[in-house]
Amino acid sequence: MGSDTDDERGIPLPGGPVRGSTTGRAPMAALDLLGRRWILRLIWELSREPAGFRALQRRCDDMSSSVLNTRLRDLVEARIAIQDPTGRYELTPLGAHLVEALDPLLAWSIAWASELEKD
Amino acid sequence: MGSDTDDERGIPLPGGPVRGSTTGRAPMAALDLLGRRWILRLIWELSREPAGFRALQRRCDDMSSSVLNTRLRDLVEARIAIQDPTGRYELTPLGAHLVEALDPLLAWSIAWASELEKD
DNA sequence: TCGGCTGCTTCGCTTTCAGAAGCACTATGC
DNA sequence: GCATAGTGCTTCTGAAAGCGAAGCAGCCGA
Repeated sequence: MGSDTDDERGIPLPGGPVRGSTTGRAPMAALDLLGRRWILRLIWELSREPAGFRALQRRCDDMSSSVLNTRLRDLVEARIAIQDPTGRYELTPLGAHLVEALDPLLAWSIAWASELEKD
Repeated sequence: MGSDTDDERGIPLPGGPVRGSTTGRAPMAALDLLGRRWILRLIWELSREPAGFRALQRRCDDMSSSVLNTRLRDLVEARIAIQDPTGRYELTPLGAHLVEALDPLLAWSIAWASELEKD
């Protein structure tokens, strides 16, 4: 998957600068990370309210616990989420920033839905 | 893939139970669609320049042709992309709108990359 | 006619996901 | 004490998704 000479199958860090600066590479890495199953949904749910493992699983349509576990590791490794002392997961400032960047996308989805319903 | 009817196994259309409240379901459907592998990357590449099947495959890190095929069907079914008479794929106005909504996300990725490089 | 391009499909193999079950721990009630 | 129920998280096996080499038919310039 993507470019990884990193340790063990972690997040797609923008490693080797290709074709200039990180400006070209970072979007690829972000698109790869955010394209993983449940990741966007998970971020969205965390932005609505921090939650623990099982509560989060319930809110995500009862997604698989094994995948939830790896996705939470992904988010923590990517510094988008973090665990507070009680074990609850919440967004970092970086994660909150991402959610703001995600807002236009969710706004678009409304227009998209009404466009598709024209049949 | 049986592309006979709408939501057999195709796009996560917000064909919800309640017609009026697409406001809640649309983001979920969008997050599901956009969370599929290569979809975000594919949209991004198409926004940079329309392309045919093989050119698109090359630009997407030589992704699998079988997956490319199904993803292109997804995009066309979701009215995000369309094929011109010569066979090249390009974004619809709806797709172009999506790319605009994607812009803050790509901007965020730059900040994300520099944050991760602080190690 | 000949390559070399194109869009696209098929088919085995590998990776990822799904979902039930279970483990260790903690807080509560009896 | 002991059970019960909640938590975070792991482990397992079968199913689904992805991968990628190969191949097919059509087009186009040489």
